[in-house]
Amino acid sequence: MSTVRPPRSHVQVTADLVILTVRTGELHVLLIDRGNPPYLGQPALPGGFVRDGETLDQAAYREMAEETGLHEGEVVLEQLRAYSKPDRDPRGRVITVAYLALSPELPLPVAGTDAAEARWVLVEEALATELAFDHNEILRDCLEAARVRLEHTTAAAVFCREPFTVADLRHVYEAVWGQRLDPSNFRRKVTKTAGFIEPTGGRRFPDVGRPAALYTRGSATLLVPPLLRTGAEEPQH
Amino acid sequence: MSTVRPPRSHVQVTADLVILTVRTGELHVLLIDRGNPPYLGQPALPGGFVRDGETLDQAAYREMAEETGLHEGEVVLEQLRAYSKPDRDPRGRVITVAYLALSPELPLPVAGTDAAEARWVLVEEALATELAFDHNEILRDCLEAARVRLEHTTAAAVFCREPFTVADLRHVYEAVWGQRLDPSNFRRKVTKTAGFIEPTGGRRFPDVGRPAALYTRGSATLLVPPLLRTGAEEPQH
DNA sequence: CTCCTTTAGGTCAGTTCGACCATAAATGAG
DNA sequence: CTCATTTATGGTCGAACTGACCTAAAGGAG
Repeated sequence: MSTVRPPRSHVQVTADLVILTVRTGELHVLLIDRGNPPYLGQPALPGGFVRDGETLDQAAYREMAEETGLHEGEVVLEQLRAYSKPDRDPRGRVITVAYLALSPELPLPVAGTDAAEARWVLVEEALATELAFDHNEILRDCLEAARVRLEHTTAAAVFCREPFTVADLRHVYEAVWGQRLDPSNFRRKVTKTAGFIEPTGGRRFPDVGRPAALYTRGSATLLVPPLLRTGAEEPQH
Repeated sequence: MSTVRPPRSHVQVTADLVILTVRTGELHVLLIDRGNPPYLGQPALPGGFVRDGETLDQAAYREMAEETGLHEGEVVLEQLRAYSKPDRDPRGRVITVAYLALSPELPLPVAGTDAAEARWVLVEEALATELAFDHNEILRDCLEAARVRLEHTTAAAVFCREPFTVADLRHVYEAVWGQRLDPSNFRRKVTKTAGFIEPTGGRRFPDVGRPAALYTRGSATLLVPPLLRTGAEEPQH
């Protein structure tokens, strides 16, 4: 009865970036203020359109460099999933692929071409803000993915600028999970997991308290058995 | 200074399906023989183009119904990741999103519109075959994802038609992981994990050996602590 | 020197797991 | 009927890991 329409639909594809870091013990995400319509001036995740001849990974790294001044090698991006609701972008049919990055505390990013400004925002605050497109949903999903990643991999160490102390590493877990961890049990876990952290022999002398031994990231990437959140301890208010 | 070319590139997006099942104790994947160029007649994963107004999930379920006769509700599809190499499809710029499904042994799928034939193929055999596009890579990734899923979720139970025995469930793990498991320890794990399997009270009388109690799937979806592959035991040759 | 803070390390009970053994419940052969 | 075979079910034992908790070490401030 009806004419058979070509089933193919031309869409545009973007890569959006969720770049997380820990600053002053709290989890931050890198946001930009949109420099173009739609959502002009509204906060959003950095990202942009995939170009011809580019893979999604390449597009993600290019956008990261353009909009934040961070380069491949400084930060590792990992693909998470695609978001495809037909009306998620008022410009038309745009499917986005979200990328997650865990980054050490880096120099403040610089404003780029597509972005009026890039800045670190408290994750808690970003989630309470109305972000452009479906970026609130993307941020929520990436945050949960990051929490799971910390359970099963040694990824938390990339949040730390080397050399770091066991307490530095613990603060990362506490910031991402939003809960306090027992310092003693945490130490036992990370020091007895082969390849998680390697001692440098040096020490750091804080303003107060006993000096702490310094470590660098080890070669291990998987954490078996995992380091699980128990939900037992409450976040410090 | 220079004209700013629109950085946007129009691409086509497909959803490709990796539908796994266990038949006669061995892991199979659903393949089609391509009914259209390119790769005409060559085996491939089922899948197709996303249409206007459709999410990726909707496209995946629609393609599954069209090409295999399996419907939403019978099988649960889950998005895995996107594949975006610029030259992965000779027709032009096509990005695909892979979907993974674990299915109980279902009636042989019927031939559909886009596919000359859909059939179950041994995973081992499929991986040794040259599949269309980058489907070998997609299948490998999905297979590893399925193995991880069995470790951390109760997903293995959806491979079993209800009611099933503990041995049925164990055979699923053995097929997907390619290794033998200790029947006694496996039973202890699955029966003591609340909500994994629920006894029906019935029993199944095999040709030989003691009858086995029958179970249905429980309500739990996560497996904590996980059921880990140890790599200890070899697959039966 | 004494207090305070933070790191470092130890104890102890409870849980889980792998390896292994023992028993139960069915069938079929002699 | 008896026994061997097969598979299901259940128990034991020690190793490993964890959470809760405790103690000591190493620095600075007063």
